[in-house]
Amino acid sequence: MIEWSQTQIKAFRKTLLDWYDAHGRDLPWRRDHDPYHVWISEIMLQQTQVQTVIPYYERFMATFPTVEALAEADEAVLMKAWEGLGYYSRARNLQRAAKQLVEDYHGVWPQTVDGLKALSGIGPYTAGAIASIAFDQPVPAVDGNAFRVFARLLKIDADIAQPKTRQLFEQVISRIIDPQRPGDFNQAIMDLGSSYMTAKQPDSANSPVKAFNQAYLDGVEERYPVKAKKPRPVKQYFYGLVIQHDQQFLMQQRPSNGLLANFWTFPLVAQEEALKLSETPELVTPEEQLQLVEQLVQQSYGLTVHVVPMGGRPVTHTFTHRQWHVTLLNATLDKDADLSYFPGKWLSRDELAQIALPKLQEKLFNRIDSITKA
DNA sequence: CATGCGTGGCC
DNA sequence: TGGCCAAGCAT
Repeated sequence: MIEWSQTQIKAFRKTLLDWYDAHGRDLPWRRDHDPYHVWISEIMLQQTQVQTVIPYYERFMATFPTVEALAEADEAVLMKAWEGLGYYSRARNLQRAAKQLVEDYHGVWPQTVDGLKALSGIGPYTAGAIASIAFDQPVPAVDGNAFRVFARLLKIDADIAQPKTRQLFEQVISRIIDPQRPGDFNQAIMDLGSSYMTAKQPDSANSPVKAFNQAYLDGVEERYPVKAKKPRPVKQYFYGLVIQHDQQFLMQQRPSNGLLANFWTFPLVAQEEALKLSETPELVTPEEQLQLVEQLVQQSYGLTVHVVPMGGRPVTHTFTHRQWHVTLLNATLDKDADLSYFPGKWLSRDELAQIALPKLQEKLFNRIDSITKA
């Protein structure tokens, strides 16, 4: 890692901000510095690309124009507005924080990093972003861009996958950030990280700060940032039960915590759970597995079903850490069946269209439609 | 501190 | 295709 002199720091600030003034992106949330606008955009932008966020942001602001509107929103309406963005706890934390702001803060925003971090869903990065952009606090906002940009500029060898590395970057950037224009400085770094100093195929030769990019100047840019690799998603196999009656589907509501919390999907049976019912799981044939699925549904929910494969390849969906393979089964259920022990209910397509559904469920419906049509 | 948590895009 | 990345946070 190298260190800059005070002269170099001042030259870097001017070069960066001159470039930002001339070439910074015109984004919907940059029309003003309203903390509500900054906040919503920053939460949406977590682990999500700008191009994806723009239409969501526009619709969100039209639906929930103020903190008060968000605080009072129907949760189902809120989730529908977030549908497809992923990481749905972001939306739930958003409303939790809106209620905190209205009820505990009487609508007055905390303006410091520590004050902002007390709000649900606001961590060190988002607190720094709001504090600097909305309240002109000279604090860093260290996201993936800042990690990547400064790792290359200064040849910082610390592993950015390690949580403690954040402290190092915050200290380094705190000395470099322009105290006169901290919000613009932080946003300029992000624009730089998403244009010239990208993760893959950077274009540092044409970057406005190439003279400050020590990794590039030394011809070792591809070594930075240093980042430990993550384990690949674990494959998991499920049966998805398609149970229809009177133009309705029997849908299951997922638990209130964990993956796709509270979302509605077809009843899903983990293949592993079904195999546990056999004393010799390694010898179970595909036909016998279907019987085990029927047994498991009977044991778990007191429902008698008969299942038949719908055909086609399993529907696959990859999450950050899991890869699901869902085999659809056409299931028939006694229409007088007692659903008291089943965590779900009958829903029509119209009703399903009104609520937020995860992408996985959308894929499952698409598969059914393609089979039905064929 | 390590792990869990969605989705889309790119090569 | 699989692997990696994209304006992270809660627990």
